[in-house]
Formats: sequence, structure tokens, C-alpha cells
Amino acid sequence: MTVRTRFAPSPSGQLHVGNAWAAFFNWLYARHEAGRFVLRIEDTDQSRSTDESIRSIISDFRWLGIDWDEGPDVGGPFGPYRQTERAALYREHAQRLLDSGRAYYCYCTPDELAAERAAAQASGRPYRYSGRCRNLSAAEREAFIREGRPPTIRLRVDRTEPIVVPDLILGTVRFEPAALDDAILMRSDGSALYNFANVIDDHLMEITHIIRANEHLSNTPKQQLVYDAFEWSMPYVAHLPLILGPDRRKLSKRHGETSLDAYRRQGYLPEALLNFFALLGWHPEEGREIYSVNELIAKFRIEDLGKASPMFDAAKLSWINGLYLRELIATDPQRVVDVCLSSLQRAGLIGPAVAEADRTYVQRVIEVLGDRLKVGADIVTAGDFFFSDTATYEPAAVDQYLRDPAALEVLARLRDRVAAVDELDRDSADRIVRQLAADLGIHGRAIIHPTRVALTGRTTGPGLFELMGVLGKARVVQRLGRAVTAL
RNA sequence: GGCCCCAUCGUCUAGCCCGGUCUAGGACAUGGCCCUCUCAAGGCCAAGACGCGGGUUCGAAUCCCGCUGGGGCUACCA
Repeated sequence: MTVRTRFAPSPSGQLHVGNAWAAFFNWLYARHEAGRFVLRIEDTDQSRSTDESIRSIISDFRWLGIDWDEGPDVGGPFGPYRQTERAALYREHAQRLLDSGRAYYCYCTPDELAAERAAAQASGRPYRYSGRCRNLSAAEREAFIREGRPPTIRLRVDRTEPIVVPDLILGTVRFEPAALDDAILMRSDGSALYNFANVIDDHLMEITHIIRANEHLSNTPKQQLVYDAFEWSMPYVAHLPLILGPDRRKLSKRHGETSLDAYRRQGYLPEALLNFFALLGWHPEEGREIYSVNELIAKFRIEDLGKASPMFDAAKLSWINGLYLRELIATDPQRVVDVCLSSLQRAGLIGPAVAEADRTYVQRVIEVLGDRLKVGADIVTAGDFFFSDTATYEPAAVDQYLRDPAALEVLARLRDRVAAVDELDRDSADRIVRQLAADLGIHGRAIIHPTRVALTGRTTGPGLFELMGVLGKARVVQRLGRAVTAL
């Protein structure tokens, strides 16, 4: 049997990291088993769905490197892969249940149902649909139709035995049918509800394994009833714990950035993100933290997934990304340039038109900044002075190194010596500074620290000689001069 | 409220299924030291956890029960 997994987002906004995480495990499993991974768009709630959202979700997955064998854009033998295009299928299946007596028309209005619910709540009882429309006489039905009430279609639930869900992560979970009522399958406008469309699609698309978030666990018995009504068998299910925010609540916008796109924009690398995802709720093997995607595919097992909810640890993600970034600087600097370039452009430090010389310069800056970069956007905070002459001086840095007239005198001399040289690179900067220190009989530090502040506005940063080499003669002379005259 | 899920360092986790090898291992973060022109990075070291209470057993982080705590769901949303 070919393993078929799927990810079925509702396109009502940007892809959330929690959803990307769940999608990743479905994808890993399909790849591990040499199966098929399906992307299905669940847009039956048209009021919340947008095409823009579909485009951004697809774009985010492409960026992550998660690909699908069947989906709305690539097609496949079980299409269409967008639920709005499958409406006829749902109606047809609802009709089958109507014909077999497993479902019935319900003429209750939303207001009437809300009243039932409120009454149940007021008396402290759990709400269940009363079943008023279960056995309507022909005359009663006629009356409702004459009133112009559009009906929903409900599942007739008569089950009395517990529903037992064998979950691949959680083990056996039992649900008492007493809590279940006659669920609505089709809205009064003729569209399908999630728990109905989802089941039909998973069955028709021959999905074998469903790995999804724990918030769907309580939907599972409801879906089981639909499978039963059709006499279909339910795929294997595995419920993932929920990713938590720092306050131990379900990760949401309240916790800051939760869209995958936000991480992309900040200059995180997809491979680092996937590595981080893998470590949330899973641990491929003891004593190792870094895994290539291929290793993850090779090692993935659903049974190894954890039950407890992990907290999204941004610090660890940052550490992992830093490792990947450092590695990339050595192996594929052009990719790092691409990542940093978009951050620089977003910050307005580089214009939209990028010349080859700009790329070369950015690459030199990256090499000098080196492991000070954790994410692409760090080039803006750690290296803005490479791209702007107006980067501001930190007051504390000025107080510490540029208040002393003697220090300014040293800077003036350094400026003159740099100005006298043909070209400034790392080695000549090194020679000039050391020679000046020797000539003045002072320690190198006494030159290095004030110079760094004069050049960058701060006390921390890359090695001074590398820094000077990248800035070049003209800028160094200009900035030293500015420090001497302005302070 | 009802139903369901979960529970090892601050965080991610290994160990749990198949009790002893656990004075509970690793990683991130934190603190210290080293390296060093600063900051990073790197190296070394330190501190830091089996939620509580009952069982079962010669022996429990590991098995059972209860409690507590946290979370999710409870729509003509997904």
C-alpha cells in the first residue's frame, strides 16, 4: 500500500508556523515511505478564504522546500484539490446519506439553535441538538418549506457504543457517544462543513495517514461517524501536540510573529527552520541537534513523536540558524548575500536596483561580520554603518573613547596616514595602526577602540583592520575627519 | 460546566513501552574562566528537573490509582 499523506490548510491568512510544522511531518512521513504528499485547500468557508492566501501558502511551502505530488497547482489523479471546486461531490454524497436514511433535512434556523444552546447553558447542561427535525411528518416539512426555510442536512446519529480512536501518537482514545449529536453536514446554502468535506476528501483521495494538530482530536469521533455512515474505514490518525507560546498558551499572533513569512523576511534559512521544527516534539537521535533534511527523512517515525506540547523556543531557532548561516558563508556565500540583500533593501540601506558591485560589497561585509550574524536581518543591526554614513554614534561609546582630546589627536594622525596611502586594505590598515602606535609609544588599543567608535559609532563589532579594509580609504578618512572636527 | 489530551532542568528533549546499568544524559538559554583590539564565534567549567500523594515491588523517572497543574474542543469556523 502506498502511503498518502496530506496537508489541508484553510486559506484564511498567512501560513502559521504551527501549521507548517504539522505539514512538515506529513511531508517527512510521505517521503520516508516513498509515498505521496497531497496539498488540499479547504476553502468551504468562503467568507474567510482568499486567493491571496492560497498564493502565499504555496509560496511559503516552496520556500521551505516542502513539495507536493498532488495539489491545486500541479493537479493529480484525485482532483480537484480545492474544496470549492468539489461542491458537487459533497452534495452528491449528502444525497446518498439522505437516500439511505443516515441523514435528514433540518429546518431549524440559526436563531432557534442559538436559543436551544442558550437554554442548555443556562440550566447547566451540556448542549446537544434536540433532534426536533429528525422525524418530521410530510405535512410539517411542507409547512417549513412554505415558510421559506432553507434546510441544513444533518447526520442521524444513533450510536450507543463508545467510539475508539487508535491514535498513532496518543494511543487509544475513547469517546462516549452521549456527547455527540446530529452534526450538520451541509449548510443551508448547500455548502459542506469541514467535518463532512474533510472525510469525503480524505477517503476519495485515498489518504492513508492523517497527521494533524491536537485541536482536531475532538473532531475525530465526529468524523468517525461520517465514515461509518458511508461504511468507509478511517485512515490512520496521529494527533500532534500544540505548539505553545512563551505563556504556555497555543502559539498565536499575541505572541508576536507567527507567520512563516515573518521568519522568511527576517532572514531565517528554510533548512534551519526545518531542523528546528524537527526538534520540536521529536528527537531523531541522542546527542545530536543538527540534521539535514535527508537525514530527517531517513529517520522519521510517527511513533517517535512526543505527546507533550512544546514551547516555541525562539532562542534555539536563532542558534540553529546562526550555525547554518556560518556554514553557508563558507559553502555558498551567494545565498547569504541574497538573504542579507533583501533585509538591506527592506531597511532602505540598498536601493531596489542591485549592481554586481553591490553584491560583491555585501559579500565582503558578510565575511567580515561573520558569526555575528544569526539571521539575515542582523546585517542591518550589526552592519548598518557599512551602508550608511549617517549611522548614529552611541552616546556611551563617544563618552568612553572620544571625549579625551588626546584620543582625537591620535585619530587625526591616523587620518593623515591613511590619507597618504594609495589604497587601504586589511593588511595596510594593520600596518598603519601598529606603526602609529609604535611611533607614539602607545598601546594598539589606544588607537583601535577610539577608531572603531569613530568609524562605526559603537564599541563592539568586527575586527578593526577588517572593518577598515571593507570601508575603504575614502570612507575611513572622511569618518575619522568627522570625528575629529565634530567632537 | 461537559468531553478529551498532556506532565523529566527556565526551554527543547533522552530515558518510560521491556522497572535495577539514572549519584537522570545531551542541547539552547544563564553564570564563570580561557582565547582576544571590542563584540561575536569557539574551548573548558558551573548551576539547573523526574509536579504531589498513595499503592505494586527486594527495588519506580519508568507499572497502577487519585490529586494538582497546564492545554484543547465544546459553531450552519477550520
